[in-house]
Amino acid sequence: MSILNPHFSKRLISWYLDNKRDLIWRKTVSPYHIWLSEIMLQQTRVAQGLPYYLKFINAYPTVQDLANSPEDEVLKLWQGLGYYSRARNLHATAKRVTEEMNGVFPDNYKDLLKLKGVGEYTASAIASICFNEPQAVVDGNVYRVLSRVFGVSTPINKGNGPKEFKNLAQQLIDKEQPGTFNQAIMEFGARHCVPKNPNCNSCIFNDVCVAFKKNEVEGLPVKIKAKPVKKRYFNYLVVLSDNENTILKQRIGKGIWHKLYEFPLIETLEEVDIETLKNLPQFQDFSENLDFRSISLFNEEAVVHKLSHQHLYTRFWILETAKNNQAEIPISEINKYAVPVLIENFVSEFFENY
DNA sequence: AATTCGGGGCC
DNA sequence: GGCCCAGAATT
Repeated sequence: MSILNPHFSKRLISWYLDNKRDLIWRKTVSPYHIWLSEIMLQQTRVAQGLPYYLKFINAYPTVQDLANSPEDEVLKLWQGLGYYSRARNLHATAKRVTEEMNGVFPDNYKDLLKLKGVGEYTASAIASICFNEPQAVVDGNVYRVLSRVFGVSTPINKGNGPKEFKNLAQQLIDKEQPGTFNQAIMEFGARHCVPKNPNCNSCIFNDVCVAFKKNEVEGLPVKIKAKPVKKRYFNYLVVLSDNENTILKQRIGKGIWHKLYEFPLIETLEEVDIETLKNLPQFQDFSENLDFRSISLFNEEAVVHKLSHQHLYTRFWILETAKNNQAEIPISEINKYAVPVLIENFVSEFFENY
């Protein structure tokens, strides 16, 4: 028989109190700060999210400060953290809380769930940590801990899997201290019950862990493999005019990097040489409004920018012109715009000594 | 119910 | 190169 309440919770929280990291958002139960930290940490490691959290609470001490900031500024501060819909939803929710809720966040799971960018996990985290509502969180850590300790081999990303784990977590949660329980199980997964080579010999659950007894720790949790990544071929047109201007365009519509900025882009089905590029209708449309005197390839070897579901084979083409007639911005002001890391890397390399 | 949203760290 | 990360929105 598996370990049951209250033993699971007591052991877990005892471990947590001895081993928890001293994270800055653990010093508050302010819904604004907990909400901000939870959004930032979605699919993001603490080490990666922490500097952004510090930047944001410095720039926006209150939800009103965040709401009153232009969206472009929020995206610029978010630049490099990825999943940019989080930043757009963050800003939209800050405006809604400020303008429609008198600056006060909802104080329960059901109403928190209605906020943009707040799903079951985040609503549970805020409700439990800030308002002591016993709603169990289920994140990547929780899947791993529960699948191993209780020997659950249901795939975590298919069919009934998420609901099954939520139900188990909900049975286990300590209703007297739900926020502490939720943080404890996540911390345990992040620090001890890690994906690769966990130290089961020193584990507080090794006397009851089903996976450990059956030597199945490495195989849990079960996760259905993702589809192979798609390859895409990007050709960026980097315009350099004699008065040191260039062109940036904001990405619109669906797809990656929505509302971020980049150089004019021509996507092709495969890598293209200069003659092929020049003959593309998109290029001819572009050059109709730009009398460039030279074009050269910056990187013969494509930069491969790897995202979760696609690999971007990217080459940068440098176009020199006396004057460009399109919407132009000074090269010195590129860094005011929120750009993808792919663009940021190029800019810092190419313009380093410009 | 499956797919698509980033980027970085680890092995 | 593959996997994972304090998941949510969209299709």
